[in-house]
Amino acid sequence: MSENRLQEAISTLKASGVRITPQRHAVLEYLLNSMVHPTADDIYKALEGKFPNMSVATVYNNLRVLREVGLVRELTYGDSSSRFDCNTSDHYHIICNSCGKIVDFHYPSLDEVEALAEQVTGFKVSHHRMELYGECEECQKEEKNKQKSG
Amino acid sequence: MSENRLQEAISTLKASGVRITPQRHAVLEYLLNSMVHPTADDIYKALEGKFPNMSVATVYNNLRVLREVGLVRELTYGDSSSRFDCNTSDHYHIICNSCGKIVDFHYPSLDEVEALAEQVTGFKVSHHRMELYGECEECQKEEKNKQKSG
DNA sequence: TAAACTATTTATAAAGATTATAATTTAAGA
DNA sequence: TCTTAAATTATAATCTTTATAAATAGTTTA
Repeated sequence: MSENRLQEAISTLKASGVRITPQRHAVLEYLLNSMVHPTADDIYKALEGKFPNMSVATVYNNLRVLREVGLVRELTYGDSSSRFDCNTSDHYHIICNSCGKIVDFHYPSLDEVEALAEQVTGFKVSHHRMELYGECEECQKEEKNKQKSG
Repeated sequence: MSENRLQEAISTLKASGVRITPQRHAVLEYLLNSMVHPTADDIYKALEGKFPNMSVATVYNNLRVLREVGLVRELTYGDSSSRFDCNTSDHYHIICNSCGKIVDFHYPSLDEVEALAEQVTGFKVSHHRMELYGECEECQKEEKNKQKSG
């Protein structure tokens, strides 16, 4: 089925000088055939039949490698702490890639996106969430100063 | 300054039958005066001067109570695992509130939102991320079946 | 094909965020 | 003031992810 994508992915890995181990091959193949955006633990459990001695660390290592090569995207939910916000009105957040600062940002509600999503996916949408990422003014200034002095 | 908001919030708590303890009062006050969307640990550290014996659990308990009453929103980043996705093209995700299933969803890039955000906040935006939440078709059906049989 | 080099895997422990438990304390109404 | 249920504290446990060091195994080169 996705044999082509698998071969392409392996070529990409080889071109990046990444070794093709059986475990790595299996993680990649599993991800390519999966439609459900599995967690690291999902993958670990799915492969433990074939690789009874495989360590969780191996799954994480391979996911990191695949991400670095650009073959896999990570949807982070578990890499930092929850944030708490007293502003309970609808708004979005813009987050600085450098210093982590979170700033509120208002924009008219994207009802249109919700409506289209309902049509396409059959979901009954309750709400949505959006975060913008970038570099805040302060960090931009610091960046410029570094370039000057450096 | 935000003395009014504090009094309002306390009224809301009392109306919900929630006790006003010194620790709870402090957490609430800190959140109302904070503009940076603090983590639970931020709050814990900020209050340990005033309450040297306070437990982290107290902070978490109070944040949960404040959330349940609707005074606080939680931006979850740390409540579940990362998800991994082989589809590295731009797309959004729609997530089922009941079963947790994640489905890809395509929509024209929201360049307009990014442009406005740059103007308003001064950030240099690199990318954005959006998730829609709702109930998938399967879970909607199950819900209907329950209502019939129940 | 064998040897060598180094990336990868494994096993284990550690870190960090959050929740659970049980005993003690305390807010708020009678 | 007394009472009672709720809240707090201290502690341990859970869960995800990362770090470390020793063992293993891909890949290149002779």
